[in-house]
Amino acid sequence: MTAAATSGQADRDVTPNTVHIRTPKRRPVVLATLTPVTVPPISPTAESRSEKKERTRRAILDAALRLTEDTGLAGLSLRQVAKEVGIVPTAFYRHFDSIDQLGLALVEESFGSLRAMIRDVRQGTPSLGQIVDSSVSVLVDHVRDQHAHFGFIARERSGGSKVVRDAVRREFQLFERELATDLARLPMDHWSADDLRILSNLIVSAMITTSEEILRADPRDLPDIQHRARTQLLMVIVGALNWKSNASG
Amino acid sequence: MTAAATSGQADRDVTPNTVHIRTPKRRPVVLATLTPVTVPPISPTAESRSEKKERTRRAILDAALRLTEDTGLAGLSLRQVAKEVGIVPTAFYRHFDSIDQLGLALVEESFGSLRAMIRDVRQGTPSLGQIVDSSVSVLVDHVRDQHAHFGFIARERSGGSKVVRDAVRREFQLFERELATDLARLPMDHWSADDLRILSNLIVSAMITTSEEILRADPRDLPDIQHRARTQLLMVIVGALNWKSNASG
DNA sequence: CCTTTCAGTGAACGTGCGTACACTGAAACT
DNA sequence: AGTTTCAGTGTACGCACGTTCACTGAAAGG
Repeated sequence: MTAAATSGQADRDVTPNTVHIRTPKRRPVVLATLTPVTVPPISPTAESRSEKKERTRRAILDAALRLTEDTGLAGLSLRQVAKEVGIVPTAFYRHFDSIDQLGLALVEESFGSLRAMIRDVRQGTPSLGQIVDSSVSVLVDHVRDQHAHFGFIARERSGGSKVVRDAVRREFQLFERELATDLARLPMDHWSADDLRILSNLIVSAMITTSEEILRADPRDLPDIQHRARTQLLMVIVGALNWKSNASG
Repeated sequence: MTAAATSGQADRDVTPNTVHIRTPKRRPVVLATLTPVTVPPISPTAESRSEKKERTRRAILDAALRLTEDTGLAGLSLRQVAKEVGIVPTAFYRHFDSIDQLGLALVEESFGSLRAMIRDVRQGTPSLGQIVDSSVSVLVDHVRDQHAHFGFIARERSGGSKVVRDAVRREFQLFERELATDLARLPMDHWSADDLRILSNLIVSAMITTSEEILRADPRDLPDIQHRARTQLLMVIVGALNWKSNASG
């Protein structure tokens, strides 16, 4: 895909062929502003300057997310993004200082998705078996649903830019720590903080690999993957319980 | 038409400043060739044409391995590699059709390192606890030792080029399958092939994450990582044993 | 000895890249 | 109403890239 007919000439960069977000010719219909100043004219049709800027910013983020799917952030160029969004290359700088900064914004956003997933898992935590089941199915659903974000994380985790890579790493460590405190609430008698971290690190590892598999899997293989993830999670938990009681009674 | 030299100097690419591998002025001293033909003149100083080609090939592979450390294969250019090796860009094509082909060669080579590691682990397999200990310490040693290869795998596993990514994936699947047959030899009573695959998949996941951590870790954190890996591996194995006997005794 | 092979050369090409700079025109502010 | 702000424009630059092509000169081989 993404052919876009690169016509020769010189440095043209013409024909955005995607949505142009220039001002619509519609005039803003201000209803009845008794208060004369400082109140932004709220109206259904018009768009304030900052709203429009925000909209362009979003468009850039979305375009980047789409384009990195093929090449990774390393192979993403400012000009590509600009063309996809329908702005001139230099206008990019109105929103981000560099591609790296764009990457950091995407890291933040992507881990937002991940945190939303965790919130779903936390909703009521009955038996241990049910936790495992619901965790895995929530994981599968979210990864499919937010595949752009999860794919981005998977790619940039070991990707080209050091700043972005480090940002992803930091987020995962944070996440691992949160999981450890969650695990502490389960009935595991008197685990040390260290051991909890080790366990949650293992679980996060398995979760990452599972996510990567879900991302590239054919939809009809999903039940298999789900079954596997469920089994693995059980193995780990059961193992943790038994190992602990065996090793240090 | 349209010559239009962009600017004075234009396309220079001069000063390789690294080792030039042009022929040394030394003449090959052929000792006493009674057999007149087809036997390559073996002599300590001279280098046959194919030997020299092989040497350049190696230099290219090494240069690529070094350069991808910063940018990943995606950010690696033919010209960079050529400059690093000390040849002209076009000479690259004498050895590889494209950067992708170079990538595939590196995948093969890197998994060679991994297989060598496995061979080390297999050397005598006493008790289960010892297997875990030696496996982990061998892993840590090999990853530090062959960090270029392991780093390459880690990076390109989710990296830019689809061909390379798929090649890495295939190698890991192969590896996972081998581990499953290895596990079958351990005293785990009557596991199904499916369950063995699930278990080995989990172990490989943990191993990958551990390797990635070793790669970027400060050397003085290695004992911690080793301890963690050891604990995790034990958790998984103990868990697998107990889970199996519990679930489908 | 003469011919063929082929790793490496060197100039040239067209392209896409990041970035600088001066600009425009509508929204926002006073 | 007059001024300032600022998202987006358009041109131009120098640079690195992949790839082409005709070449060179030493090794290989008859």
